[in-house]
Amino acid sequence: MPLKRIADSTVRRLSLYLRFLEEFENAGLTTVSSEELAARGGTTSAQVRKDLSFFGSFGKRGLGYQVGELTQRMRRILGLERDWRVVIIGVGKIGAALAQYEGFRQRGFRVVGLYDSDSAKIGREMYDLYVRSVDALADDNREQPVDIAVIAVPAPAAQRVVDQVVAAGITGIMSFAPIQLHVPSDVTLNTVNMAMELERLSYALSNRE
Amino acid sequence: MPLKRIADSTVRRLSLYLRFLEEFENAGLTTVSSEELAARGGTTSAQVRKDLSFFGSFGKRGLGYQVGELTQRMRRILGLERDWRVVIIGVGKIGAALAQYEGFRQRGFRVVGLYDSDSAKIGREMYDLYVRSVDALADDNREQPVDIAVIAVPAPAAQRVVDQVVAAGITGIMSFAPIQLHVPSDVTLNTVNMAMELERLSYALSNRE
DNA sequence: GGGGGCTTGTGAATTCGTTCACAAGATAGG
DNA sequence: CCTATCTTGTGAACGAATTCACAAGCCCCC
Repeated sequence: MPLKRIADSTVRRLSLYLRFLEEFENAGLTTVSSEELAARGGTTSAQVRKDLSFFGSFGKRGLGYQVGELTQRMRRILGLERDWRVVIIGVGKIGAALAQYEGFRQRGFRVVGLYDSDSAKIGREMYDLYVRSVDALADDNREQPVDIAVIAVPAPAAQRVVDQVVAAGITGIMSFAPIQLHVPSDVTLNTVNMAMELERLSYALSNRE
Repeated sequence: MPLKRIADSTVRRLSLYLRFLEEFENAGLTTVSSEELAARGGTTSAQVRKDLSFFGSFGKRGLGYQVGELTQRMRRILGLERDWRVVIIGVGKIGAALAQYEGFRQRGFRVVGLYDSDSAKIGREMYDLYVRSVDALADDNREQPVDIAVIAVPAPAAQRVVDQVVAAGITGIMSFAPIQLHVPSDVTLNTVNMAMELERLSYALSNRE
């Protein structure tokens, strides 16, 4: 649908707009203006309109946007109309927290597998799933392909695990390892680097007048 | 130190560079070029040099940078030469995972308090700390000021908790709640929005050819 | 000690993202 | 049906961030 490449910042804002729209929908509102969306998201109405304009024109001049319709459109644009099959690799503290994370399920991210390399954990049942060996990933994926692998292993193991994930044929990766990972260009990688976020905060706190 | 406002993207990269520098240091290397740093970080050498140039000139032409010295400088720039006193608010799954997160301690972020509003949790000992009521925050902060509050409560409670944190006089906030929070301009807020990150991945997966 | 080979630091050029500003379309009311 | 009012959608202007390109400096070796 989008004619040119969409900026990362735009996609992030779309995600915000969607959240607000859902709130508006729950509140029973039927119509919303770019100005109202902007106020909630801490941005400007022009920004909202420009963001939406990359994907089409969804509003009515003089009136605004239909909440229900726009919500639907946002969901489709963000790829949230389908379910995504997710496996979590590394069931330490972060992995365990993610496995139980409600936000996953709510947005259609189905956790269908847990993997670890620690033999003490392999075979154990956690959250209705059996933890399996990372070595089984390729075979498992052949039988029942998964869309996304969540990497929640310690930094030193992360690149190796990612290589296994890629070799298994999984092409979507969400990493929580605090390092820079390298993947082939046909694999989509999104990293949440907590260490980086902490340091960003530390920088900001150190440099305010 | 920095003459003009530094872009967010630059600070993020500095954080990456620091990680590489530490690796190089551990590997016993004494010298590194912008080209080598760039290769690791998936960027360009010009970008590396430009990033560093905002803060001074740390290299030697023809030679590169002294690993030890540059590491030191990066630490100072990012505000990592001191310790930060951190409290975690909300000891559910995410809060608990964070409380044990090694990356915190490693970078000088000392978890000195745990808070929750659930009376079943208040008073319990977790990870060498007693969970306290959020209502005690203001008094506690007066006695022993903290630098950073980590928000790990459910979305509907987050803004209320943030208001309490602000009222208590804490001016650094790291939030993991998947909503847009509003704080006064003298408070520094950094949000890690997992829902947004998931949707970003979902978007990327849906829109590749 | 002079030349060759590297690598930095930085203005200039370019690309990318945001903001401005306004015509176009929609509604409502007289 | 015409006017007043509102809000969208979008080129154009602006500003920010990245990339280019090269002079300046440093080291090594002959």
